[in-house]
Amino acid sequence: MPSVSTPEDTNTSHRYTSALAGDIERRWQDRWDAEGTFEAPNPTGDLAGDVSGDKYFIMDMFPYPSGAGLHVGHPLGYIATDVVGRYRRMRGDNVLHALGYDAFGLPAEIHAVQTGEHPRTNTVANIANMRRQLRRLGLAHDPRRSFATIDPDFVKWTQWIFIQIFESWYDEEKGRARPISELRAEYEAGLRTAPDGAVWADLAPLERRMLIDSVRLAYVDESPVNWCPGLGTVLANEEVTAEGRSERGNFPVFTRNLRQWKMRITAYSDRLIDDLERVDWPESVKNMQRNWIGRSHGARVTFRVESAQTSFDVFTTRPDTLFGATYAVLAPEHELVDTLTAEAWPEGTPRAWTTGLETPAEAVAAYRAVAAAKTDVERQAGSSEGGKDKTGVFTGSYAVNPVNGEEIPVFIADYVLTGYGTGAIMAVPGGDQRDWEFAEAYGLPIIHTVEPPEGVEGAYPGEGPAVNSAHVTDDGSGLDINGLGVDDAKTAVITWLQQHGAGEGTTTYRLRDWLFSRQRYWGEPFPIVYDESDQPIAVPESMLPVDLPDVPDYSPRTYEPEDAESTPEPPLARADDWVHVTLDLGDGPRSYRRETNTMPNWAGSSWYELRYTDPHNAEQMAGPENERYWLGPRNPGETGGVDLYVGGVEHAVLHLLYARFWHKVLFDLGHVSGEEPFHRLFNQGYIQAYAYTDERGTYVPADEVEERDGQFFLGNKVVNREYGKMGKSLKNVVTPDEMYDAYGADTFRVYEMSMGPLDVSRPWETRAVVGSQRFLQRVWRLLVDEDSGELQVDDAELDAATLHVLHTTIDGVRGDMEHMRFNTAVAKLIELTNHLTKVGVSSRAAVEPLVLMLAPLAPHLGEELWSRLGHEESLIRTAFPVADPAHLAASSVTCVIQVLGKVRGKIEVDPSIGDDELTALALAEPNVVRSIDGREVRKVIVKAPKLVSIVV
RNA sequence: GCCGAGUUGGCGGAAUGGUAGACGCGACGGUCUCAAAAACCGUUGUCCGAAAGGGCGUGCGGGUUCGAGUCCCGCACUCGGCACCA
Repeated sequence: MPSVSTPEDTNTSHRYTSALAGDIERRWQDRWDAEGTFEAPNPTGDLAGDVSGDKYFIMDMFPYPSGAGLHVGHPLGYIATDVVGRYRRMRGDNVLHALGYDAFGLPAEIHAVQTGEHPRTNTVANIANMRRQLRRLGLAHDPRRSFATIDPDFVKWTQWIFIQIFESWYDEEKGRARPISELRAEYEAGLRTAPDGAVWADLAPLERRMLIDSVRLAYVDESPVNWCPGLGTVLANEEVTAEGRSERGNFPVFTRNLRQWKMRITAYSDRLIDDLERVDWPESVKNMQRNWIGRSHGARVTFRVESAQTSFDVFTTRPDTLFGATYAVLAPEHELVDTLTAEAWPEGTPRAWTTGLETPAEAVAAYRAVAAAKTDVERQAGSSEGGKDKTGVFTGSYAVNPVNGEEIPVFIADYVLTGYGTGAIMAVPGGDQRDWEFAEAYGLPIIHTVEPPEGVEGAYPGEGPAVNSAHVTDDGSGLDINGLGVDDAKTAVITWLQQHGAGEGTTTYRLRDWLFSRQRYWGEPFPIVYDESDQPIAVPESMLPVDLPDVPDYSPRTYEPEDAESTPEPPLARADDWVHVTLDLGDGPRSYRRETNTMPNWAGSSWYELRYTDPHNAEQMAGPENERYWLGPRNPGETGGVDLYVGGVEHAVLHLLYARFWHKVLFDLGHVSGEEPFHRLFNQGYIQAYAYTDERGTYVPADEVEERDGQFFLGNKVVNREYGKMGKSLKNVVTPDEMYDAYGADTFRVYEMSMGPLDVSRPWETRAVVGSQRFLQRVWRLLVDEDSGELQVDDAELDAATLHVLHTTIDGVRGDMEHMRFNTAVAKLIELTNHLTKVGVSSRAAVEPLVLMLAPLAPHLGEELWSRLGHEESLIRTAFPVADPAHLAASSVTCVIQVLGKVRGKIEVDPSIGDDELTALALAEPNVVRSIDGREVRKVIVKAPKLVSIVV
């Protein structure tokens, strides 16, 4: 493809070239800045102003300021939200639209490690560069509301929110978070006893603290976490791929027991799922979140093991199949495995169950050793597809199936996972594929408890009447569910279990608590210190923000990516002077030790929507009146939240889940007025690009590749085409700066908006951009004489045809704007422009609406033409044109005549034509007569005035 | 395996159950020019035909309907998410 170029040598000196566009664009950008055109007033505070009209809060997923700069894909969403914002202003709304920077993160830290330069220096420089690139796009942002998450007064409130979360607990009874102070008060008043029955008054001070600490929404806990030696930090579940690698960097991740900070997001599982019904989000994202939280309803069933005088609970979603449970399986790591391991193999134990070893203890130990040596990925490997090689070993114990008293063998097997449900299952080979495979391998009985349909072999997990599911006892306490459907059978079994103390209905979740600490330098420090008892204490608000110390070395200790045995070591731990502090926390100066982990870079993005509403507030994260105005629910029962949030789908379960969680905690604690941060979410697609490799597989510069006869050449060498991301290493990056230079920002904006629907990904094609430039040039030419530069607009009245085209365009473009169908809006504006050009109309009555409709898409050109039309004020608050219904009806319409569903003729008719008259005209049309060919007309369907369908 | 989205000219894409392919790119032809570029005008799904007109066409196979890209049933493929989750 040829490199970007545009003709600058023209015969006419006032043509809309990229140079002229550039002049116009820079001039208007300066004027907008100088006049504060896009400043959005607040109800109160330093940004207070007139807040008449509806409010409309638009947000983009804010960017990480990468040093690589922008490519043409990055601004797609920003342009779209800008068009929406400009359109809403023309509708009279008070529009809040600003852009901040998500500026903590790994690349700056890596850069710092490599160069020794403080990450802040590099980050600030990157932000400046990005601001410059984006300013040139002409985005209608309120510059007063921009911030970066690394700004000390932003960090202060991030830390403040952390403290609110730390200082609260989840009251299951009330279904909301409450301050720890209230819990402590209830304990002190004797209104509450500890879960283990302990009485507050009897507890030692440290015991009291540990009791409280154990229920905090932000807590320190030793548990299995994702340790990524290659990154030198632990990661949240959401940051680990299904393949067990880090989402960032693709390094291996290992499970390690480590003491780390977590957030009790699981307390909100139900609300996070249920409230998805109340927001206007893409169904796909809602589904991903539901999937990730993974709520499943079922039952907990208790199985007695008489020989060991104990019992274990299993979780099942299919209590109706309990009669088909022919064995039970514990995860190898289950805490009862040792207890359940028998002294000796029972009489007649099959050899396959013992792995040939002398005692259950040996067999169990051997199996556990093998399982422990495998990574999670290895344990799953080879099992999912076709589900072969299920392995396990018999514990030597039997458990009692509560519904029928049958003794069933208890196995351990690594196809049962520790982290889900109770870590133990009842195995129903008749209804579960995995259990079926295990039963086949170990010769265990198989009982179908749901009648499988004719011809179904193997495990049958579907609907059907229960069979083999009855146990009749003399005293009438037995259970009989034969014949019941799955749902009724479930209910019946759960009721029976509850009555007999053998289980209950329950719900489990896949979601785990959010691992919140990272062993990095470039993140928010925790506002936490430890005293001599090693329990965490929140730093008082007056001491916020806790700043990062300067350190000689920014890197965490990193390791070989495969070094699973390594241990995380945060860089802040090396800043001795910072770690050890003397503070007065109310009982005189004492020594404390600071928390040396930092927050993940999701912290800032979990609440930044709030800061846009009141960005300079020094007293609060956001003043309540401003927060409520922009984010509060407008009607009772609504969730509130940003009116339109646009960004990529990659944050479906990361940022969007975390932000919802924080917002709900803040709502519970009374700090925000709405239950959801983002009312409407829109996922824009990606702009992708072709990349080319030569015969060695090396990427070659995409802009030097030419297409000939369906093949791609670099010079005279054939190269291979790939399709995917735009990136430096792929040598296919096209930058906005190149587009500004070659076409101007308005052309670039119009092209991006006209490429296709906003939510669909599509390939970038530089050579097609010229089409948008030609369009803007035609608009320019309608109003401006290219030779003289003079305005050439008259006040002539519009002819009927032009009025019709104009008003259908207005009507259509308005609808398209409302629904963010910018591609079709542009197409309609092109059609109007082409019509005006063709009929030679440059009347003010036509071109003024055209300019106004074009302005959200090509704002600089819009302003320039509007100003040349004699208007002194910016058009930003000029009303968007409204169609006159009188001109929407055409003076004549084309009526299509179908014979047997095929189009056989077209006639021009009056729009008000009656059915009878139209039928007569249709039946007289020569080609229609020929098609009917003398056959009997059996039926005529008339949809006047557009269609007549004749059945013969 | 489960869940979700999708499949329309050479390309990006349009189409409240009613003229499939709007608009744009590219290609072809023309105007202007010594020439070229730019700009402008025209043609452009495909096959048959001199034309009029006709056949075939929205991943594949069925169905509903006067009429299906659109609705229903089944299938294939592509992309995304989840996955030994009980």
